[in-house]
Amino acid sequence: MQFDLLHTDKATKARAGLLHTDHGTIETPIFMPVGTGGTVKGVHQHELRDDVKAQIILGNTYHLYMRPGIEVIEAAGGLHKFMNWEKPILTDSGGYQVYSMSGSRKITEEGVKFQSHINGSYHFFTPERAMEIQRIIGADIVMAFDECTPYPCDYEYAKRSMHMTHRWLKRCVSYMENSKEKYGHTQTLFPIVQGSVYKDLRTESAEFIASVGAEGNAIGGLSVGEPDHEMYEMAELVCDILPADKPRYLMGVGTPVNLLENIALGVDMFDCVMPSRNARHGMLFTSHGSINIKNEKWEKDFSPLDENGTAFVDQIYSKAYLRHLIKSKENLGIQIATIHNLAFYVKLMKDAREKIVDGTFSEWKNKMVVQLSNRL
RNA sequence: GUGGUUGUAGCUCAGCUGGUUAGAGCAUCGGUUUGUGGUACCGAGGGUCGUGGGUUCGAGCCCCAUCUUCCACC
Repeated sequence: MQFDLLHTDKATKARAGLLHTDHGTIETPIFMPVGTGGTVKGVHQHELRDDVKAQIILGNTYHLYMRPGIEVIEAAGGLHKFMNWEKPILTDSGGYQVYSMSGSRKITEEGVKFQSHINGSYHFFTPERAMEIQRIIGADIVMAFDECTPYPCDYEYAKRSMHMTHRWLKRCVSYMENSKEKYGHTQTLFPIVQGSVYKDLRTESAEFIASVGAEGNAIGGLSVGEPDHEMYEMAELVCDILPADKPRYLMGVGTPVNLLENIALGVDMFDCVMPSRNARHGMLFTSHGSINIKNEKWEKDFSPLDENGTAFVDQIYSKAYLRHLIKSKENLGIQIATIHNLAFYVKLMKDAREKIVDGTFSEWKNKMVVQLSNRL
């Protein structure tokens, strides 16, 4: 995998680059739609490619391991073939699921014992096991197995957890070095910076991660409930330490405003469930602000979903029609809303990239942040 | 016509032998959602208990009348 850094903004730390993988080249900054269980909920792969214009999507180790089961993915010849997606895939390691489904789990140096959310059965993930599963899934980018600390998190816990994540990283790296790709394409490991919201821990973690010399680096443990200013502070601090010639991936972020602010701090890659999950709940993101399509005010608004939108759904369906579909819990409503939101996020990144390249990112960003914060 | 049955929120219904501000589900209205368990979660508005009398300290509940729903029989 290779990263070409093409432009760095003069007024901010924003960057435009190209990330080359065996399944295609990704233009950064990039937003990666989340497709947890081998599907971006409610959207065809066909629409994902041609309408959303996704260049890379996420899969999830934990969920695919639970369903359909890793032997099915292996028999299918990997996730790309199984779900018929030829572009790049990134898989999260399951570290976040250990955090988000923390009801029943036990974390030790060796790994994590946890209970299935489906049938309660017990399972044990180690860094090695998480890598082995991701080898079988066949993602182009595989994430290190880490512990995502909650917010708030006391200093001592954050420190201990971070050091364990660092030790786990070494085990991930060595497993990857001693195992082969199963399907003939390159799989690149991204390590993850932790350290909660503590500057010294984040600094230590970023320096450690940078020393590993990976082809790309991730920032984890943010967007877990901390105020935006703390997220930005940590992201900036970490970006300044991580190598400039490698892509930086801020995991789990965020709102459209979060994306623009973090791009300005030097982040290149994002993923978030917000556009897809919120679409299912009737919240749409547009260039003029967010709207709750379920609100009564849209009942007889027959204007297009988003007159500035680039997805076909934006022009051919009205707000009133989508409101009707979402309120009626029709599948088509979820499909239309999800395509819209994902296309909006992807387009926002494309616009940001153009502004970075032509040198007008800073002014454009400031204007957009105001617009995007509106509630319509 | 006679006997029985029914009437409580927009809809479908709970309300035990009469006892605080009459509840639920759905619907309506609003909000939340950040490396996706959950088309989910949280909250709000909405009822002169068919109507009119009566008994009682107190009636959605008991009594009378009347209207209404459905059923059976003539």
